[in-house]
Amino acid sequence: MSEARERDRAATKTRLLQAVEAVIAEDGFGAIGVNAIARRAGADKVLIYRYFGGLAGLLSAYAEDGDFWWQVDDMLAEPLPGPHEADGLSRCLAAIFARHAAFLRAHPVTLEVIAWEIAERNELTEALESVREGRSQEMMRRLAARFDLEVAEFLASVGPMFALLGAAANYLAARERRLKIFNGIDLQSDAGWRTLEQSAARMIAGVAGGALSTHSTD
Amino acid sequence: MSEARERDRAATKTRLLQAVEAVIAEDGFGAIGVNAIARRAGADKVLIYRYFGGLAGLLSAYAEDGDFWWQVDDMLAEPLPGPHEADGLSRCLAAIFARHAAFLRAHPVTLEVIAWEIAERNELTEALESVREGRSQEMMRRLAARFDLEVAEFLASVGPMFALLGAAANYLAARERRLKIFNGIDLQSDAGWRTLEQSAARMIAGVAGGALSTHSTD
DNA sequence: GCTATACGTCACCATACGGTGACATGTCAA
DNA sequence: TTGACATGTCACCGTATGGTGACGTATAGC
Repeated sequence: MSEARERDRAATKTRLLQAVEAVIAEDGFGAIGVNAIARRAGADKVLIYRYFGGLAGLLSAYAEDGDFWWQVDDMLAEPLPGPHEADGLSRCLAAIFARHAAFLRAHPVTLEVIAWEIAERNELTEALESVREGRSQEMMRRLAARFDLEVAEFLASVGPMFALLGAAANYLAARERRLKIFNGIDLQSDAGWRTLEQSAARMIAGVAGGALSTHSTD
Repeated sequence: MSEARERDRAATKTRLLQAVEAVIAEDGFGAIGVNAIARRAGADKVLIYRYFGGLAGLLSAYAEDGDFWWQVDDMLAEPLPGPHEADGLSRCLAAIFARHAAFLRAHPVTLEVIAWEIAERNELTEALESVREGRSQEMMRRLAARFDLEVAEFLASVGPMFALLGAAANYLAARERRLKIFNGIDLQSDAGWRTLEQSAARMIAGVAGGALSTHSTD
């Protein structure tokens, strides 16, 4: 006779939050819903309404304590090519692209959320979007400082490039879940991704070798 | 009293196929289903099963006569920088990227399907994937011929670059539906896209100015 | 004219969803 | 001890979905 579960609000809330993660990880964002989450948590769905005000509130809460996105420190962690090395800037940018791609491929829940963002806007996807936008901007500012370049100018040239390469990585990593070949590249193999990283590195070098590395006005 | 609709199988099939398009265009791929389509077509849903064997068959049929993707001829239409102009190859590749992006932004149903591909695999998305893969490969082969470059070598260097830039365009165009800013770029403005195209052009030029334009071994 | 078939309509099923009201029971304060 | 509140359980509602069987009725072939 259903064994009267322990009366512990905090623990139940935690179970619900963990259930969000579990459902996303195992069945994808399409499976998210009060019924599925409550079932997974072994709790009654009415508690989602009582404790979080509904599914939206639960997703918001999940978004707040989850870390779906890389930390700036991790992306800029040493060893990383610096301003005093040959082609330091372009090699540094290429390394960051590779780290970005590696992060995505290692975080399936993040990939699910990225896929979700494209299909729909909700509390979770909005939260991730704003976190990511903030981290990206901060990372670029710190990169500009690292290479002693003027921020506005750096943003103007590197920003669009990172937008393109970041978008490409997001797309390809999300598609890797279900698609093997994209434009002749094997997305589901490390070799395919190495090819992409090398190509990105060459494109970056072409730009950084030009306008960027000149230290411009100074 | 429900006015006994004309008995015309072919016309009904057409109405159902058009309803697929209408539902995708107006409510997105998430709204696709036998009920929604039948409702939109003004037909009974049982006819979807009778005439197409189910939703999957209907989507397959829709995929066959729909043209979701650009034609190679359109992407290579003149005027397009050629082998006898300065920086012909890199300007040509940049122009193709711009055309690709413009196509996407002008075809909302294609964007819906692209978004759909990321979330799910079905008859429709598989059909588009194979069409696109074929067209991309053919376009690259024809580009190699246009610039008198060896195909294998051309594919090895341009393929990954197009994979990255194409993926970026797909992602950003799909996100433009619901997201305004990505990495500081305004996706919902033509100015934002011009910025992206210029950045892509610079990255392409950096690569094409190196290994590519040397005509390599000949 | 008669009959078989094709076409379309309708009613219905089981299932799942989001959401709510009522109730039992444990805990803590007066 | 009594009463208020918090926690959890359960039954239920309306709605929507995918899917099927039964029923008309117009058309075509004999």
